Amino acid sequence: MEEQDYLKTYDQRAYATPLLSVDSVLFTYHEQSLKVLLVQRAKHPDKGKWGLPGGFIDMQTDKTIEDTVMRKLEEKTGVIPPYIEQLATRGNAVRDKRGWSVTVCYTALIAHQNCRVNISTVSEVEWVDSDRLDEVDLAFDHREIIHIARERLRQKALYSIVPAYALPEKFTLPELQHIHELLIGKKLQKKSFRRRIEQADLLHETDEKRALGGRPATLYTMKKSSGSYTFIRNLG
Amino acid sequence: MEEQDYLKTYDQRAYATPLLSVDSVLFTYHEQSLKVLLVQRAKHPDKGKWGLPGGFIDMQTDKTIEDTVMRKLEEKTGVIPPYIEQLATRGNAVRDKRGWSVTVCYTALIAHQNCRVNISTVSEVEWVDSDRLDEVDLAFDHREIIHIARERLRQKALYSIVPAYALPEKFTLPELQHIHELLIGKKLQKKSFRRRIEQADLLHETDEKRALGGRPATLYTMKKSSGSYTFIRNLG
DNA sequence: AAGATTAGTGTCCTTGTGACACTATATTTG
DNA sequence: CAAATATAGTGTCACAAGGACACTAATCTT
Repeated sequence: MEEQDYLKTYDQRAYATPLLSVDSVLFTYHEQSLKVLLVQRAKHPDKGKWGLPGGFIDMQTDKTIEDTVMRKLEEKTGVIPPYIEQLATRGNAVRDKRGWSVTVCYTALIAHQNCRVNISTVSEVEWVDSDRLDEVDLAFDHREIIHIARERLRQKALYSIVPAYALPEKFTLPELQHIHELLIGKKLQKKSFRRRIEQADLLHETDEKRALGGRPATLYTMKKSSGSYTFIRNLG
Repeated sequence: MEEQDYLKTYDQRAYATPLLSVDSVLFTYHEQSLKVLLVQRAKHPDKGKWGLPGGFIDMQTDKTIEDTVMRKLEEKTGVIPPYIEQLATRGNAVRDKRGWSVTVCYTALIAHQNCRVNISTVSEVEWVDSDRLDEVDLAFDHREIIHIARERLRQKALYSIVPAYALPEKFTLPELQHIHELLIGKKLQKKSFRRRIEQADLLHETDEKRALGGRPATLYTMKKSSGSYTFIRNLG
């Protein structure tokens, strides 16, 4: 059993391997604006600066990279976001003071109300308005990562309804249109937007309506099977 | 200097980290079909099976992950492909017998004539027809990775001219249309295809023509700045 | 009750693109 | 050498997607 012998004597440490972590850019929609979840770093390097929720793979408990991502996000928000998608992997010799490091980055979306961040008195986790990231001292290359995530989400807003995962289970079309407008960076035509949504046939119209000083808007929910974890499982 | 102390005493080995490698799905167009570069594995695990060109990061010589990708591809083909793009990162506890492993995957395109694979007598590197991969014994999860790469390239064929990087510097529109048809899996309307190309304004018409038993086709080249390494640098 | 405010629709017009017949320029063949 | 064949490339119609924008609808405010 040549192979068996090989497995026995193999020493993983023989290969010098870069530090490997995961990071998530978790977006939500709250108070008319797009927000990103940031965590104040408790340890070196970049202690005190703000960074993305993430961490190292625990090879004992995690069976896939996505397990790590979900575990880390649950630690910060109390729940596993309904939308998680791999964004990109960045790695080089200089992004971390400690030397060569690699991070596998994810984009995630969640309804603001579903997070425990509000309730928790933990001051080291905070939703930051995505237009005010300039004012925040960010660790490592996290500013770039957030920028790439936002750009990718902008593309999604053009031809999908993925941004709906940043809204509560029931939401109105004007709400959905607004988050799309925030992402794309310009006003959209009501009629065109609604035509697209209708054609996609991914939303389910409920009987309920919600009013805010005018004609009440119909509430919609996402139809089942229109996404969530299917994609992430494919990449596991 | 608290931080300095920290850096001094820091031991990277304190974090148990998965085995980390890169893999590339290198496509080309040759003899009317789409081909993928495969390498016969000389070592365990999966010795003797065919796999994607790739390997481990050399933290001494490589400054970014893309350095590793380019180095590994150059070892096999003699040149650095003109198109390289990050595809996805896969990692879990079971894809490699040795235990937890992570691979950062790339899609690359190159003109067949520009490779040294033909000339070299090295039998362990081979272009395999992408429709005949079923007949090949592939290592690890490389069959899945190739499938994901092909699917991504299919998407690109719908709205870009990225597949042109699998052709020689000068190529004809019927050639480009054919590789798009291979990728998409169905015949395209000549007129529609040419309209799209013209509107994109990414090709430069040369004076030369090439005939193969009918009216000669005009040769085109890609306009500068229409891609190549810009993207990969962004992700470095 | 009238105006303001927000939600949603009707309709025209432009643009992108599939379908397909047409023209153009080469090679092959009788 | 002329006609047939093969490949490249264009003209044009029809239909579908989407922008613009004025309209109707249903609530709240004063």
